[in-house]
Amino acid sequence: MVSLQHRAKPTPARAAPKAPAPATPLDASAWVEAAFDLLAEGGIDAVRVDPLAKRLGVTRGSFYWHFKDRDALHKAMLKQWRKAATYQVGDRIEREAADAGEKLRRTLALPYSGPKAKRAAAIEMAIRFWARRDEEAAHAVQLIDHQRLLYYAKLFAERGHAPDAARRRAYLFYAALMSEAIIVTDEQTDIRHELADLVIGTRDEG
Amino acid sequence: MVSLQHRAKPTPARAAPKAPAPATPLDASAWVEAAFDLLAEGGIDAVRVDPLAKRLGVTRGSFYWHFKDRDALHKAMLKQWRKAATYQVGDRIEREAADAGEKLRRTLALPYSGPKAKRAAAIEMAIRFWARRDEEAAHAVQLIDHQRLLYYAKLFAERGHAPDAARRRAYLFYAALMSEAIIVTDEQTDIRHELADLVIGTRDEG
DNA sequence: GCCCTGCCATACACAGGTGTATGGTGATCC
DNA sequence: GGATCACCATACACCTGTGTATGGCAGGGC
Repeated sequence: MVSLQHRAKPTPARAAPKAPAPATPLDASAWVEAAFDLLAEGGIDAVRVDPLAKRLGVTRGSFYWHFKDRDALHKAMLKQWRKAATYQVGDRIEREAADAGEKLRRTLALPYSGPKAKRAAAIEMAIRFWARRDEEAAHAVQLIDHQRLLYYAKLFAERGHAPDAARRRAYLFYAALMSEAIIVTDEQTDIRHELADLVIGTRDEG
Repeated sequence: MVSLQHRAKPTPARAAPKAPAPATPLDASAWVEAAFDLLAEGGIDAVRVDPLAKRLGVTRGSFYWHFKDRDALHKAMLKQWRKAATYQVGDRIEREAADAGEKLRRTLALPYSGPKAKRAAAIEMAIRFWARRDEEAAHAVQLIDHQRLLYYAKLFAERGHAPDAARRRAYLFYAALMSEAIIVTDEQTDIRHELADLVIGTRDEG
């Protein structure tokens, strides 16, 4: 068994992460997806070519085919994140809920549980920490935050708040949403679901 | 000039960071302090012995005198953080403000400006991201959060809120406080100082 | 004046990561 | 059925970091 085949076995080597079975060839988006896993686990500095290649079951040769260098991957990740984050804002919920109050309430109820949400939260944190030293990352974060705050403010405005009050409410709402990725409560001191009324408000006070 | 002195020049090599002139010998706390700088800049993985030594103007030989290994430094950092964070909660403000409302208001007004606050915020974020994969870091964060939430809840209780409502308010207050380290507003869309009334509340709403 | 101890430098072996150069596959087109 | 191309493996030179072993300087006790 000198094993000089093109690759030992076509798929099972890459079956570890979650790739169903895309024949054999990898595209750039597969690298980006795996890169987000590493980002969530160890921050932007953990997004390294070598571990990435090992996780995908290939060698660095593949990476440097799809990307010029590590920085190119980082840029691709930012682009992908902006796209996904933009998409996420009021798309699914926008269809599933009718009035603004319900939309806000369901947005606040979304996260925290499930490994998928934890991954997303970790990515958010990692990118925001990354943004402290990277210009482009900072720019992306700023755009996303602005966009989300605008959207939430719109919802609060629909609920009858004056523009200024709506913007304040939106910020507080966003802060409460984000805090779930940061503040650690001891599991059964779970206040989150009781928080909706306080943040969203049952009556106006703008 | 074969230069076989003990160290080329006693102090100026270490004058870069901010050490005034502590003669020559370094103690463990000096390493920990510098480690927090690296932590704030690049996360826990950036806290490496070599860059740390270079920043302090010494070699790794010094480090391995004061610490067994890298992990020992990490533990020392956690210990120091817990100590400082514990100290910080309602010490300065506890003396400078009289009633609970004023204490909360001044707490919310504290951060964000100044490089010292930015450093502290970065450290908070870095430790919380670190806590996602490190047991001890997670434990430290949990303790600190619990302690802070208790303190804030006490203040809200002093303002006449019922225990449950006080805990909810405390969480929201803490979330608003933390959010300043995460959410990026475009500098002149600064809502923070207008946020106090909304978070702290000018009237009760149980 | 010696010895011991606190503090640090130096050198070494090793691991892991980057980027480049180059070669080797399978599939495809024609 | 030979040429071409997309995709990946392999090998190389280089750099940065870890931990260990050891040596060396300084200063204080005595």
